[in-house]
Amino acid sequence: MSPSFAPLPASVDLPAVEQEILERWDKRDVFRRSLEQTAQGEPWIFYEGPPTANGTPGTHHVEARAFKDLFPRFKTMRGYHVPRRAGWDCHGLPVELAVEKELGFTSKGDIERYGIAEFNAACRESALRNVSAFAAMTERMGYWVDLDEAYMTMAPRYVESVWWSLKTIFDKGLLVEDHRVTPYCPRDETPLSDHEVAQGYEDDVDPSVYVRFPLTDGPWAGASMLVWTTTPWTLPSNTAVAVERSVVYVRVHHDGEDLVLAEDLVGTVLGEQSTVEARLTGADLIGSHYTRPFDLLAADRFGDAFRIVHGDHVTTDAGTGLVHMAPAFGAEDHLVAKNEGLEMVNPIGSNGHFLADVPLVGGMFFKAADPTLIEDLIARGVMFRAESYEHSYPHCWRCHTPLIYYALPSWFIRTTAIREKLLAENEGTNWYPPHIKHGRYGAWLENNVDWALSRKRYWGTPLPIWRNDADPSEVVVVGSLAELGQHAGQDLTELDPHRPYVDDITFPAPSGTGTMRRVPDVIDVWYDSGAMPFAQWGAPHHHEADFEQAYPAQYICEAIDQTRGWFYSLMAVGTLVFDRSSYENVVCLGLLLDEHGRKMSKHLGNILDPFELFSTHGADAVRWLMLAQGSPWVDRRVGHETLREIVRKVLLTYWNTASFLVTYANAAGWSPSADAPEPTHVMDRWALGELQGCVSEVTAALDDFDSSRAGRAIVAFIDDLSNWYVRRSRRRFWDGDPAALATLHRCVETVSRLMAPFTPFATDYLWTLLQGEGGSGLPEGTPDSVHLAPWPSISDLPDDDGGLRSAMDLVRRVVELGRSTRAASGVRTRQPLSRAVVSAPGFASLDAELLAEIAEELNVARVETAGSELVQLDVKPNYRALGKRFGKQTPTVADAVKASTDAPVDGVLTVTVDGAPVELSGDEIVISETPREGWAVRSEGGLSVGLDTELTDELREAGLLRDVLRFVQDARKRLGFEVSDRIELWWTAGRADTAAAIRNGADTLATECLAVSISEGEGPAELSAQPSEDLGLTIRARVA
RNA sequence: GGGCCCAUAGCUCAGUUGGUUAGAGCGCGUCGCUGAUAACGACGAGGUCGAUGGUUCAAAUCCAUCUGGGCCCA
Repeated sequence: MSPSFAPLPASVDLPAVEQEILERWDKRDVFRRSLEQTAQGEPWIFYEGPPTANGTPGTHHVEARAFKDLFPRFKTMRGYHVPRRAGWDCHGLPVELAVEKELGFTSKGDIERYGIAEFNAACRESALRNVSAFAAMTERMGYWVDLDEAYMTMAPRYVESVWWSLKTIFDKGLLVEDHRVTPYCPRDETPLSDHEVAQGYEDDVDPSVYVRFPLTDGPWAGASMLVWTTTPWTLPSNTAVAVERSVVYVRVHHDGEDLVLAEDLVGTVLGEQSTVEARLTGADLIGSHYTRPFDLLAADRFGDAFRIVHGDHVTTDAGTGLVHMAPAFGAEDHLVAKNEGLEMVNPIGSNGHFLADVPLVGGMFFKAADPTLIEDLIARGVMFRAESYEHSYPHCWRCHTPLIYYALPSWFIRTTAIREKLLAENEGTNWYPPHIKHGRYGAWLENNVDWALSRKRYWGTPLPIWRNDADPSEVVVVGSLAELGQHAGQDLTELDPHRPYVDDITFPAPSGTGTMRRVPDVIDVWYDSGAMPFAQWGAPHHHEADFEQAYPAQYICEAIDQTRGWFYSLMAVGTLVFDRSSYENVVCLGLLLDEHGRKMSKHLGNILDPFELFSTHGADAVRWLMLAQGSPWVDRRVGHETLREIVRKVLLTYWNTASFLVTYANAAGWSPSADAPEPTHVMDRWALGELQGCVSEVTAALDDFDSSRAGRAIVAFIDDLSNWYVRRSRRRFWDGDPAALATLHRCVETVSRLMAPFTPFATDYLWTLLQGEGGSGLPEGTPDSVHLAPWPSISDLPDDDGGLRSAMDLVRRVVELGRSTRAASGVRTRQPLSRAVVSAPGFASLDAELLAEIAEELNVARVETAGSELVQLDVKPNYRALGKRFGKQTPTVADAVKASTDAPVDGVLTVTVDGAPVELSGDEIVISETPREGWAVRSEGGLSVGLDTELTDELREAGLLRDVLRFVQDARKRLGFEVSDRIELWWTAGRADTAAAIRNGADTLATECLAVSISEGEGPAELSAQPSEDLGLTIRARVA
């Protein structure tokens, strides 16, 4: 008969096991079957946020992917249907830049010369190349997601869906053309994305100037506003001065002139010696006119300008509270200008130089004009003060040229029009951690600005807008290639909807005159990913029903840097197109740091290669770190040391417990059966109670998306199981006790299912092995993978055995204290003692079985309740209870309790407080014991354990026998015997007491070390002699 | 400059609604235990719970300010 279980050595190569499991999943098609099996289940929809395929995967990608895998696996085991489709973000500047680097390009000119078709082909190739690296990482880490049907944002169907959605938005009147102030590199002549700007800040020394703006009318005509700016080059474009309505402004007399500025800033700007002559609020000043600092540009270009307006962005944190406005060069200025109907006057060309016809600074690079302008202001007496200061200013991250904020025509989605709707959708969204909802994300939504969609680039979804070259106001937005074909009068359904091919499609204007040509922009790559709920299906042109069924998602998960990225674009696109957000629950992860707490970056060279981590420690260990180590919401450190600890502490403890079970189950010929008897042994009942607690804790935690709480519960259980249940139950396993084997089997089997979503490899290996795979075989109807098994349910387990878990806690605390007592008394545990006495609340109610556990663990013959010979009663105050009753008097009462020398009578203690007797009872006092002298006693937290350390001859001999036994067991191990081998044993002893102990305890010795014979004498000479100097003993042994 | 988050032992992290001796693991030292374990147990060294102020009978916990770190944004 084959053993029930395949052999399971304690030592294991986890990465090798993972390879085996990967092959098995592939061969058995487990992922697909897990979806089929749940096909009738309630859908639980997950959306994969597409990683940008612009480089090789890093360890931080493993983090998000571990979470993307965990909850779908969990929900699948609970019977939900969780379709999972991979996706790849293929477009965008990151891809373009990677290709430019490969090709050695430095500017858009290089690309145009190379050819857009060729360049985009290279981008496509680059994206595909990196996709395969991501796919390999995805598979290796055990992230189950359908890679074969992955959506790609560059696929024609995907692009067509995006077009359709943009047309929908256009039809709602929310897609409009406008000017936008963007960060712009004047050397490369391109606008930059926010992401690029963020990595290009450099420290600069810039001017800091206070300029007089004399008021010509209004309440304070004649006085000069003090206006502060750090960009003198924008002063020729000055259009207005912004104030904040509610801020108090003052007119002060200073050095013979009248100046105007915010009251809060008088001290900072002018010092103490100035007299305030009048006060007004910003609202009173709005509408006043002033003389502008330069008239290098014709005044009529500005229209109704040079007046005071309101600006939300004005603060009194810095400057003067009077803000110079140059709408062509500042996003906020631009916004205010739009509301105020101010013109945008821009004297700077696209190359960053002042236009040649501008007096004084014509032809100068914008920043280089600062000194000239400052000099002129000083010469004309307009300058109040000129200083310089150091601050960080954005530079082009490629050529280090200072950026200019520059207004360019661009297409916008008017998200501000649906701001309230977005806020409402956010209210209905569950964020993990919750603070993101109204913090980082919500606060940002509140300040939503229109979505600048255009990119003056090449590799992206082309903006599907065709415009009449004869009449720019006539535009057609196209929702599909078929639609475009209809306009153009040809079949374009097979056209590649990318540049330059779509650029070539023109058609006569519907109005009759002119030709419709595509607006050359491509769109922001974030829009692509935000459109994935429908675009992954090609909906509505294809799979409309599939899309409907899978919208919105119940679950998405990314790292926190996606707050304004995908989390926003997904919610915004959904709300724009379908009037509702695309997701209900969103898990937002912290970032990964290296072992020293620094952010991982290629620049620092502290990137960890995920494949290397997988082959060194195993994907299970890396996943466990991501999912359960520390708080996923908070930044965390990743390093080899942590991973080694996880392997040892979590995975190997789990593995070895299973290995132990298999060893003894096979030795006993035991196999699991459905009709196992009800557990009766106290250890079994306890273990199953703990298991039940673990199942309910892990389930609740995962329902709440709290993987680390679930992980802690699992680790605690595994530790209890291995280091208490197994440790205390070893003898029953040696004896092949079916109840113990059944209990342990159940615990390991169940915890395997709980862990399966975390560590899918080791759990699958062990779970199927414990079902009989490789041994007696899987029973009919048993899934051939843990991932096809149902989630454990509490109702499958026996009821928590009333109070047993807390009773066992007490037992373990008593044992702990007993060991401590042993250590303090210097009597080692192997030496049996006659009795231990215990004093502890609740100890009296422990039943005999539990007392036996204590006795055995402490190696004493009896455990007794301590009387007054061991301890004296002590009364301590319980502050929590006293505080409720006595409030401010609490310390006084507490002192009275501590000072009390009386013992409580029937649990009631009477103390005198302020001359009056006060009765304390119940939980107001804590009765504890302190040990008396003369015993080996230790006390802690109200518990005391004492040991009777008197040694009789009998006890001494028993101790000696244990030493002999220990020595024989050691020898068995040295000689390489199997744990179940029966042996023949010969011995000679030079010490009389050792000899006596062996002679008197031969039966015990034989049973304990599985000896079929114990003979006094040298034994066969060919066997190696095993001597012990301490015991004066030499033995020989062989397998019987 | 703004918003948000974080700060507990050398390291990684727990710490429920505020309750008086702040815990665990790793690492280190000593001792012990071992018939699964790369284990396990006891003891020890190691903490002004980032700082200051406040609320309270009572603060690691609540509030304010500050410092340091991080992310996002200007």
